[in-house]
Amino acid sequence: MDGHQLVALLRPVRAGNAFEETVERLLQAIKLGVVAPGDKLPPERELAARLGISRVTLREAIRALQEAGYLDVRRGRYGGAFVVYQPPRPRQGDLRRAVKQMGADELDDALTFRMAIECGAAQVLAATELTGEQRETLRRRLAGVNDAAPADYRRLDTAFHLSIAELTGSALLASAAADARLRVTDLLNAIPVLGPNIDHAAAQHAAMVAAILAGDAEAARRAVVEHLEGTAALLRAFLA
Amino acid sequence: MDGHQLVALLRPVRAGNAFEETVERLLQAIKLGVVAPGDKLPPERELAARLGISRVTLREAIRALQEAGYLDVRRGRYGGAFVVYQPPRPRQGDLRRAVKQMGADELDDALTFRMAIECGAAQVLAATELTGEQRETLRRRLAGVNDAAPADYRRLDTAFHLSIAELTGSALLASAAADARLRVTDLLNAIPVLGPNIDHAAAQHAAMVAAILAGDAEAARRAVVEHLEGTAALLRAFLA
DNA sequence: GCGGAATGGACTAATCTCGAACCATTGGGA
DNA sequence: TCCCAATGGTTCGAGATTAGTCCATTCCGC
Repeated sequence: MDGHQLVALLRPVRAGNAFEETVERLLQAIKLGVVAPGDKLPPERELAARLGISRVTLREAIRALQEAGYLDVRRGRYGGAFVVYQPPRPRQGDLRRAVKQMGADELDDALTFRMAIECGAAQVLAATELTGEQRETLRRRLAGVNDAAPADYRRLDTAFHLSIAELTGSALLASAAADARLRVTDLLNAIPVLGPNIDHAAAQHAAMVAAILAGDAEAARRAVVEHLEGTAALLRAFLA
Repeated sequence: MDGHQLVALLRPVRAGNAFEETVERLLQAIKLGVVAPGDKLPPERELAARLGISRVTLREAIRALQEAGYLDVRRGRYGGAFVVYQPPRPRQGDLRRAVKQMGADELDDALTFRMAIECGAAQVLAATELTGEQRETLRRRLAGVNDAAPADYRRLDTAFHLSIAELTGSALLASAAADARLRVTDLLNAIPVLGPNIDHAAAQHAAMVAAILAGDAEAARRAVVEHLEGTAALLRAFLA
């Protein structure tokens, strides 16, 4: 086997120290809207256990996010770490800046990864016998995006996309999809949420759901490709 | 967003301690054949840097693998940690044992994940304009599996599959593909390498390559599904 | 009001992990 | 033959991380 494949396996065992990784993870949960503004994170003890780190380290991370203005921590019963961050409405130039900061290689990597994961997930789901409940969840998530207020749009769009991977029942796939999404969150958050774009997206989302519910993997692939290509082209255009 | 999606994001920040994770990673590289028997690992200093851990921790992991009989460590110039492990020829009952040890849920998760990743990668690659060199690499890897001696079969099969993800140019995707593969390595290694199976696999591999080179994403998907479904069905049958 | 439960806050001792420096062995080339 | 470069082997002090324990605050229900 050639040397290149070493790169994929002998990559870093850990991305940084536990504190930094934890801050990053929590920030992702907040920016992705997995914990919406007003919600609170799970209790420290539970969260530390879930993240596999000590409470001390978790608290350091929470404090950093509190000082950065993402969280409001309250003591006592019914206390907790409440999300106070609202994604700012993107301003002119934000997107160009975000894309340039990321760099062409990293952007390509992220977009390719996302395309592969979402195509794969949609097809696997299309090829699965879905229960009534699963169909219902998918339809509900689709309706959620369509009914979203502008401020909630990205959050519900994320929820819709992640649901597809989640519904396959594979935790690994759900994880990978979340990973793929968060690598482009900052970019997506910098794209203004405009009427025509939303209408396009809504039609494409509907096509994805229809293909999945119909069990048509090929149609699912085409719908995902069309949906993601639009965004990808938009982002790549800012590299120039 | 519902509570389920928290699971994907608030998963453990680190899988265990650095030592354990490192042992695991090296063992994967060995079992996957990314470093073939007789090869040596990169020098400790370089390897530690690549894995993002200290040399001390790396050496502990190497010593553990040496004591377990996977590595032979030699000092001096042209020394290094040489792989001495040869995957044992599977015996009757190994497969059933391996499948049972894994458990149904984990097996499903791994197989679903693998299906999604490999489908996605093959399709993305099919949709890409390939350079002559890339085409050549793909053909060479295919030939590699077909010409493999039985003892080398799994290693070259792995190399072929990983190449597809690697050729997309996305490090994230290559990583995910390696991850998907290693979650089923132990199982694949327990399947006897028999003539008829190899012939089937060879035809399916050829179909995958043909579809990718032809730029036909739909055909690529079908070829991958057919190839992976066979193995998946075989493995699931042992759950009973 | 009071007590208790659920939460965040703080401290400590033990352990893990790191970076850096230095030692030991080997083999090729001057 | 001797030196040097490339490798593994060893040690140490500093800092990160952990598990465990106990304290402080808040608010619901009695």
